[in-house]
Amino acid sequence: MQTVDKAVELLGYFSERQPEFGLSELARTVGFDKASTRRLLLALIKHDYIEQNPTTKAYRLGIGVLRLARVRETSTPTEAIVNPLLQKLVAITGESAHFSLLSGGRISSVGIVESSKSNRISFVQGEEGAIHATSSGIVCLAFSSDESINEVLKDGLEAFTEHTITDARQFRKMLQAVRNEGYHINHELYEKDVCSIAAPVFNQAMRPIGALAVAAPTSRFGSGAKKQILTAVYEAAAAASRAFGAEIDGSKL
Amino acid sequence: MQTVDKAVELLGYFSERQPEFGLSELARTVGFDKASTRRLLLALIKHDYIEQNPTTKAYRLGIGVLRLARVRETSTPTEAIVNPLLQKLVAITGESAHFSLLSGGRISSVGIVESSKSNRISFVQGEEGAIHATSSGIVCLAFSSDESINEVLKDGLEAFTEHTITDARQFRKMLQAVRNEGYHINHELYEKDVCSIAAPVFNQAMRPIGALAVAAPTSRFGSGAKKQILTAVYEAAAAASRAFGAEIDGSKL
DNA sequence: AACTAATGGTGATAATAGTGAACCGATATG
DNA sequence: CATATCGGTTCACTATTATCACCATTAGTT
Repeated sequence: MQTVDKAVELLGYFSERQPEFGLSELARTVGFDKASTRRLLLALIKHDYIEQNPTTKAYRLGIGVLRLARVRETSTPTEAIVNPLLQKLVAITGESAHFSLLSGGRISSVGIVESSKSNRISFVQGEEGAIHATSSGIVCLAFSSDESINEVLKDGLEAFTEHTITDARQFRKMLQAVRNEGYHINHELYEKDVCSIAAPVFNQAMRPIGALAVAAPTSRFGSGAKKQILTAVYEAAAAASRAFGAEIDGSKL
Repeated sequence: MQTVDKAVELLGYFSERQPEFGLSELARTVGFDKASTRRLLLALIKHDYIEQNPTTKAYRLGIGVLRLARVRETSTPTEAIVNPLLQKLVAITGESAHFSLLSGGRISSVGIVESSKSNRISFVQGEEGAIHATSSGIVCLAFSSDESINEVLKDGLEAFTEHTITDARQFRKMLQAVRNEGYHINHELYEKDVCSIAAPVFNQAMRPIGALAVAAPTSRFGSGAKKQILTAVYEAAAAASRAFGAEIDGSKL
């Protein structure tokens, strides 16, 4: 089923940042041969999971994916579970909250509720973040398999700010801490003046499917606010996990 | 890439009506060997497009599909295009309107705006309809390839009401009429006392990706209402097609 | 309790599939 | 007008996948 792996890996490369690819471009980024890439694309096009712009020849995700999402959402609602939790997080903390999915070694936010404050952290729907520098990515990774962790490490840890952890040993140590504590507090690892707290959301199989997080400007991230956010995020994530069928023991806090 | 075809075909069997499958059950319905089915599922699970309920062992669509839909929706909005048109249709006609997707030989509604009248036609999000008996299915099929048409015909045309067209020749004739006129008026072909009018929505490649439709009880489906609905649906569908990049000539009406 | 018929899942060989370098025509870019 | 890209295709070479028989387990029946 390695062919399926490849097809599915292909789909994973389409993102908010790059929703369209030329054939050669896609083959290059994915690392497959042009001929193979084309064949995979044709197979996906046949089923409407990819479509091609007839004028630019560029490939992008097709309408088929909408049907899948609808079916999934109708049978096992995710937005319906997550959105109220996000609303509540914003109400309690006054800061922007978001839900990110871990899928195919990528982390991308799929639910966002923004703070009403004028100086707030804004996210873009579907935007991907560096898995090793965002609190959402870090908590997911901490509870993922060793392979997933090695996968991230092998490409090196890109520095986004002066605080980004780029040393593999130090990074593993941090993951261990996250595993023990069940959350992560991010102090400007990804972006200057942005702090965030995230806790993992598990599914029925106790795999981390994503994370709930609240982000705030550093200026509003005092120890009092931090505690409040931490408690709120942790409880929301536990509630989400329970809603997804995971069996979460009492608070670790 | 026949393996990819199979994997993708598998995904197509998950629906609103049946969102979960046991292994044997799925292998039977799809027509693959149990071992093959399992391997395909494993490949899809690896990438989060399928997940398994650890207690019941049942397979269902995974969270991965949500990411794809988000990416697609952010880069090439569909809901954002279709919803206002549906709202407008309801405002003009006073009846329920919906947008259905044609994907993998199935027709399923992905956008619904209901009439405010108490006696209205209600749809379920993601529900599939018979492609040969719903106006949405018929208009899509009319502009689809011969293979698609033959695919539908080869399984026979199930009768849902006394008006359902079950004769293949008669059905082809109807499709030809739809091709000429650009719409279809459905008089209780699918459900007693329910009439509807649908027009196809095309994408940039001029393939029918779905249909916009308005449905009403037969009692409110007089010739005056019919004309009004037809015009509104036809124009809305043309607008949608244009928004998707299709080049639609002036009104055929 | 023994029997039957499902279920989910697996492993080894027979049968079939996918891969990729080279190539084509077309369109830019210098 | 030479070079380099693009999207797309071909065919000799090579890998993968299908199938069937089988196992362990569960549920219902006699």
